[in-house]
Amino acid sequence: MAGPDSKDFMNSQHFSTKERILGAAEQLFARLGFAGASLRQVTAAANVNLAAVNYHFGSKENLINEVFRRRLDELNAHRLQALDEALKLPDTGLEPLLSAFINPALDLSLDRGGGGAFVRVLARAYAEHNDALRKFLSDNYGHVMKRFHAAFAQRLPDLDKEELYWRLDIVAGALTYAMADFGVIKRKSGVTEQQHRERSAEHLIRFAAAGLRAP
Amino acid sequence: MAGPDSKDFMNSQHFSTKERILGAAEQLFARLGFAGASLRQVTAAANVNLAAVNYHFGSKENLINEVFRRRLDELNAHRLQALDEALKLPDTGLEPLLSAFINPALDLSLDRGGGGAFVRVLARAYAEHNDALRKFLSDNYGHVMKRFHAAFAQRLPDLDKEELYWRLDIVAGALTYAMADFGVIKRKSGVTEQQHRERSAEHLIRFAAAGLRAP
DNA sequence: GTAGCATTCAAACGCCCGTTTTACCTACGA
DNA sequence: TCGTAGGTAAAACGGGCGTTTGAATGCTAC
Repeated sequence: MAGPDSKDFMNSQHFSTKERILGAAEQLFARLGFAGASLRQVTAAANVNLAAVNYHFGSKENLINEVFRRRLDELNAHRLQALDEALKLPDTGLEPLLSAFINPALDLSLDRGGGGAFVRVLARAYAEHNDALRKFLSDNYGHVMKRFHAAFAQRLPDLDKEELYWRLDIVAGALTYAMADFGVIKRKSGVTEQQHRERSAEHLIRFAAAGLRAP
Repeated sequence: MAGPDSKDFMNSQHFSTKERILGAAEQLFARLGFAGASLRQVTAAANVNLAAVNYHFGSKENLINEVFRRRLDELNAHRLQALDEALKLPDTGLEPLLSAFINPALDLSLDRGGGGAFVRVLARAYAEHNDALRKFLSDNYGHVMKRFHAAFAQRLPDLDKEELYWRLDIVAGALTYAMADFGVIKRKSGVTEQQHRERSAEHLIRFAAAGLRAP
């Protein structure tokens, strides 16, 4: 009756125990939260022994960190690459910078294979304000936000440093939340995935630019 | 050494058991999440017996609902009142509608007495996508969003119904997240609380209007 | 004062949690 | 062929969870 759907598909022998745990954890953290999803649920969904989490990751907290690392390494690399290219162009305002930040995440949220779940996990992390997690993210990816911060600061010279800092934080939070919902919303028929992605990005960029340029 | 600070203050005899539980639950749900905060933590913070939660509220899930009801009854009444006044004026665009939605929440997030914590609880609820909670909110406060939806639809006639629906959802989510952070951010010295509130509202309204007007 | 009800309390219920332990596989290089 | 290391397995650890119980209290109305 039920063929292997996309959720169970990766619980097969084609993926290592570590990969299956990470995939199942991502799905369940997105759905139930970090505190709400138990290791017993994760290991059952991954078709793996309960002790495997502590064997491969040491602890639940570290598993959470690795769920982030797996996606953020690539995501932030794409962001920095896009930022570099945006900075090569003549100064054309905030929009190219926002594109560099948003488009890699939107690609992730719309692709197959769990990226959509991860974007929802990210949205949860923002809402959580979890200290340990924030430290991990700051330690590992703080330099990315620093690069973006510097680029925005250069294009918004009248905004003082502190003001810019929390505006970027709010913009990042709002965008993260919005992208988490884009993954859930199905696009209208007659619109290709590519068109949907481009329109979504446009909306978000206008949205964010207006917030940042507020006097 | 430690006088009664604002957190412990309401754990006194001046408040009923129910009120103390609601206050403590709000604080802890904001900090630790619904799954992360236990009834033992809540009752200890409220200086109340563990069994009091189930006696007065029946279950943890119902306690969560009542935490929302206590604030949302008043918040949404203020929103509808502000909406009615905005609709009396000649059509002046989206901004007055957004004001009617944002200002009551911003008042709550900046006031004393736990309102700030509640706005963070709201942000968590948005990120959670919890079905039971969404049903409760939709059952009890769906009519408010319907009123706003109708008002926005009238001012955005070129936007189709479905598109408007999820734009409003995203805007509400982004604003909720942003307001949760406003409560945390301390205003700069030399700026009165009133000024801070008005500037925050302005930024958010521009932000949201741009998102809604996107072509 | 006492009956009756609402509330509070300490204790226990069964269950699930993250983690650890210990034994058992199963390769692969010596 | 054997020894060993890396991985998996089942079971148990102590502890915290939401909820229930039944007795002890406080309070109001007669």
